[in-house]
Amino acid sequence: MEYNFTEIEKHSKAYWNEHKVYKVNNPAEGETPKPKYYVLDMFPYPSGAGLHVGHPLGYIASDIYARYKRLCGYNVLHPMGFDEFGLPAEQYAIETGQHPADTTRKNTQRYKEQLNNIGFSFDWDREVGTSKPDYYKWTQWIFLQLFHSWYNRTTNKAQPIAELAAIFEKEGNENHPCPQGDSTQFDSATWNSYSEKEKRAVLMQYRLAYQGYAQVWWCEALGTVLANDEVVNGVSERGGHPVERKNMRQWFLRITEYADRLLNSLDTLDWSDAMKEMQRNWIGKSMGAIVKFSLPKNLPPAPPEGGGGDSQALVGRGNQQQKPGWNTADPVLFNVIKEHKQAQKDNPTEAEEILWTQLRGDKLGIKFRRQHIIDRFIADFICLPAKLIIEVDGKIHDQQKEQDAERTERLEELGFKVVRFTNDQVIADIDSVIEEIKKNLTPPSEGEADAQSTQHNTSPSFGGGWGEVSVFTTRPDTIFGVDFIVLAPEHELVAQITTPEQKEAVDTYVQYVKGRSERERQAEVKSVTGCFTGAYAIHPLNNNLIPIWISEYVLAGYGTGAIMGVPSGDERDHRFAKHFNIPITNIFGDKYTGEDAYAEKAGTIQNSGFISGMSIADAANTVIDMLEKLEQGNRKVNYRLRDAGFSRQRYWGEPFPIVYVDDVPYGNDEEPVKSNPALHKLPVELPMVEHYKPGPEGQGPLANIDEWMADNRETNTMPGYAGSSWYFLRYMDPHNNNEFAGRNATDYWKQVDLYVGGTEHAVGHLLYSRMWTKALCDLGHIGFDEPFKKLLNQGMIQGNSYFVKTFLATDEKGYEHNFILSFKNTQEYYTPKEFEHAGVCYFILKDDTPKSKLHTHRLRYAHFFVDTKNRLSKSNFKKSLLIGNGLPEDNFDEEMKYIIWDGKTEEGEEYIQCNSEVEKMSKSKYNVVNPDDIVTQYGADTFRMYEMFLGPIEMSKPWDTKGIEGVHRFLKKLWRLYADEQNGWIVTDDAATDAELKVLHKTIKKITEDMERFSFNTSISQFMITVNELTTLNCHKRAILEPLVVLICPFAPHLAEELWHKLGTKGAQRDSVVTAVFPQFEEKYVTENTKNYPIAINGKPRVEMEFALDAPQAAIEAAVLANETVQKWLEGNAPKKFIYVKGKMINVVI
RNA sequence: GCCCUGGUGGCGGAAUUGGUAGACGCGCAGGACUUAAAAUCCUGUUUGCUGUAAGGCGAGUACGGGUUCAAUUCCCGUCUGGGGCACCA
Repeated sequence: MEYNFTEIEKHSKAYWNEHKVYKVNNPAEGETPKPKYYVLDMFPYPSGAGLHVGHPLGYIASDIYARYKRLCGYNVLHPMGFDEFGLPAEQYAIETGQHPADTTRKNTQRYKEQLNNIGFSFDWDREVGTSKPDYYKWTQWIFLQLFHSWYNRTTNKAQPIAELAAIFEKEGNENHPCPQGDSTQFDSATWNSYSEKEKRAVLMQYRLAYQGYAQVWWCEALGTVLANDEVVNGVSERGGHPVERKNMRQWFLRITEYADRLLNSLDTLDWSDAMKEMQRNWIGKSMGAIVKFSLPKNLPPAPPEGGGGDSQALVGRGNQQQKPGWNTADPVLFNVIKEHKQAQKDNPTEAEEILWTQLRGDKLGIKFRRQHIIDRFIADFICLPAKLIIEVDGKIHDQQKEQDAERTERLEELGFKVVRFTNDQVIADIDSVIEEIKKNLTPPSEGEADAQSTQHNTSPSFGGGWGEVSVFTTRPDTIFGVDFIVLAPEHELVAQITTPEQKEAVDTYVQYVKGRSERERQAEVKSVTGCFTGAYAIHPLNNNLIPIWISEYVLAGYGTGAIMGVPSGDERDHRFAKHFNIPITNIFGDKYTGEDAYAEKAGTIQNSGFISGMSIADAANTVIDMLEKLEQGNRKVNYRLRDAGFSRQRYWGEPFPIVYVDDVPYGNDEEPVKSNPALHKLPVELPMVEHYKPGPEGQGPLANIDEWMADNRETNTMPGYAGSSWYFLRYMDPHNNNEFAGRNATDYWKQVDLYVGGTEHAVGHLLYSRMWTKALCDLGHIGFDEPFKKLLNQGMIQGNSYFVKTFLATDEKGYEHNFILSFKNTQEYYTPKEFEHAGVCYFILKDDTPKSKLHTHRLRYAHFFVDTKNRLSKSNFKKSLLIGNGLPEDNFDEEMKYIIWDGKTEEGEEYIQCNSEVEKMSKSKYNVVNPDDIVTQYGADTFRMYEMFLGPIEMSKPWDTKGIEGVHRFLKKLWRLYADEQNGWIVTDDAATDAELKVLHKTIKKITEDMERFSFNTSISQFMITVNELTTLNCHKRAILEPLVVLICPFAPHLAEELWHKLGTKGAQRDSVVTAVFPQFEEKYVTENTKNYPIAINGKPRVEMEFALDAPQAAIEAAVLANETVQKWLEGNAPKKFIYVKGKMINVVI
């Protein structure tokens, strides 16, 4: 009776199926629930290529753990399903005309078969498939919940949008500014005056799933929009096609509102640091400040030719020299006045307060400031863009009419219009005062946001409007080191501020940037380009003139699309200043050498007005406080994270449950759509289409369906990550027709306790799932807000790719043949020696053969074996060598080149030398190892154990079929403890000896510990040791071997099941080993009372001595020192020190 | 460039809290059984020197320093593989 794995695995699988041993039940009502454990794998996308040996690595690990937890008494949920929507199936459909649903069904079927071969404990009754209508019905439903919600920053959670509308009715949006930029403000009266369409346009800017116009990655070749993480190095991740920016109306998820929560709750998760760090980087929180630089209405005269080169006179630092007549404040008096100014601002009169409430926050559609210094005066209120000053005079001004007149005159000289009101006027009749002010305002510039526009925040929102430029900085402490301002070339201010003299140069530069593909821009990241606009801005703290440049190194999409250039403190700015000869202000004293920027955040700030001498942290805070007082800036947190694009112009995805009425999108569960039963229904089923080509104007294929268009349905579909963002919830209650998952089920199973998958989803799937979970939690649909408690990342199993070199040559008859190059020793090239028509043996090159004629061919892994020296030899390689020729995958078999090698080479040489490389397994590299083949040859148990034995689960490692023999031998050896060829079943009921029990319990201890830290490779080592020891002890006792079956069951379930039943008492049926109880470790079997101590001299082990563990140290010391070897080393001297670590070792220092 | 991870025999890897470095397996070499092969079993296998041998002495966990009775493990510096991000202000 030898180990016949084929039969055994057939039996065990049949038993599992028949008895449905992997069925998992939710607790019934009234039942006291068992403790639960949820083990989940990242479900696969069923591609046409099938599974290779790399895929199951994580599944095996999770299966082992799931089985272990079950043996420990948990109710374990361990489901599997398929992520079925996605681009590859659609691409395949376009190429072959087959419906994606058909190919998906076929692929899924094949995946299931392959998975079942390996013997996983999945409960297939809970299988989900994201493309099944009864699944995506709930994907659509969740989308609607997001669509009907907004993020309340006060309560810090998602709430129904209806609640927001109610708030607007009462108080406008003062307390809930628009998350897409703070430009739009309205009060309740204004809100109530809006039409339905206008209201919905405003609400759209708050929804968690919203529509906006945005620059998105458009891939012409694929005819679709791609997500940020689907674009790699400027080309599409799949196919490597070029991509470009395009403005389209798109759906988005407002994941940015969750940025802080996504960041903070990372701390509560048991994920690897690398994984958390990736998410942190992706969210990219940076704390800093917005700084506003005013733009003077009357621009200073353009400096002479040479751009900023001559700007030194204007921006000279030390003496603060300035040209008269344009600035808002007298530089000499500034510091004196500003104290008064602040005092006045802090203590406004009643009238000032009243007026300010009417002017603040762009209420008149244009920005006003109060207590702003102009020349040597403090204007009560000022609108810089309109050059309008409003003065509110108290009684006191009656006595100083003269001064007032002089003041007015001076201000008018500077180009301001001055309007005066008395306190009484303002208090008595504010409305007419406002009317009067309005009359005096020159019309504001265009570019003001209006309520209709749905500006998405990936396009730059340049706060503050006209009259100033806002920059974001994380280093407000360096503000006195600002030597220039740089705008992104796409910045909307560029056109307005560019001087006539610079217009041509700027236009040329902007065109140049536009014409550069993303790829080019990334390729030469370090090159410095840019152009001076001719314009200057006013430094908010010292009123210096700062030249404004544009450059592509400033990104439109981040911050405000503008930066303050501090060359002494930032490398990029330094490069820029050097390149364009912009004078550099040193604010770091000796730390800045002039050679490189001093970018470290240590030391004190120098040469910086009132913050000189402060530490960087203090300076930053002081500057921000000052800017806030002056209303020239504010503290600001910025995130790199952008809202997630949620539209795809594709067919094979979830249709949106959205219908347009008068071009306004409505959820199909709200009026006026709801009343139409045909449109109201969920799911919105994916209709059949005639072809999968994009619709008109870049729309999805759904736009080609007349009926679909007639119903005014949304033509986009959802992206691949929609279905995978919540599938872990559906497993909990997969057949629920009334809810995505019942609250009973989600309250019981809660979070996934262990999630196993690759690192490639670090910022995509894992981030979106977290957001969906948080949103569903906020809205009260589930009771937890993080989906995956512990994350285990399995490494990749790589393939060995082998190459041979061939040479295409023509024979005497004019036929072309591929010749294999034969290398003897090193790469010597010879002339052809032998030739055979059918293909060839080998071909040896002359020295002068052009290298371009050499071809490198990948060898098809499955068809040969090489030895350790990468030699393909005659004995392990029969007749034909199949060589892939870099042909497209699907044509591979037809056009494959056969090269026949008969083993004849130069004298004595019996092999072909191959080159090899370790790389990712993929069909196109011909290095794929199919698990089915391994299972056929060695059995699933061997396969499972070998994958685990390769090394730590999270490490990547190359597949090496040779090593599998060792694990297979081990299982055979294990089997021989139970049965052998001569005697058949040999298990006895004899009592176990102490030595045998010790082996068992040592094993239990080790396996339990290893299991808890997912160290499966060392578990298997332990099993090998155990079996070796039991073999040596000639142990065939049930008392030892039965617990051993349970121990190894998670790893080798087929074998364990078979042995378990054979061990059962004759005739009596017993339950599956899957439901057995994990053996308990008992200390008493392994306790030793002596220890064989290594005795080290000066740390070097020299000899071993055995002592009782409870022996007193003095006795041990005496015995050790008396030892012959120790005596020899002591050379008669007394030891300096004697170190005794109980149970560990002894060290004698001499 | 920044962040995260690694670097141990011919190979995959082990050493869990600072305590006998190289467990376990592969490969390789030699041997047993066999007409032969497969299968199975046994022995050896980090390295240098030394010894007939048992053994002895030394070096050694990428490299150079340090802390310690004791370092693969902790600290500092350098080199290097892998992964992620990348003009993010």
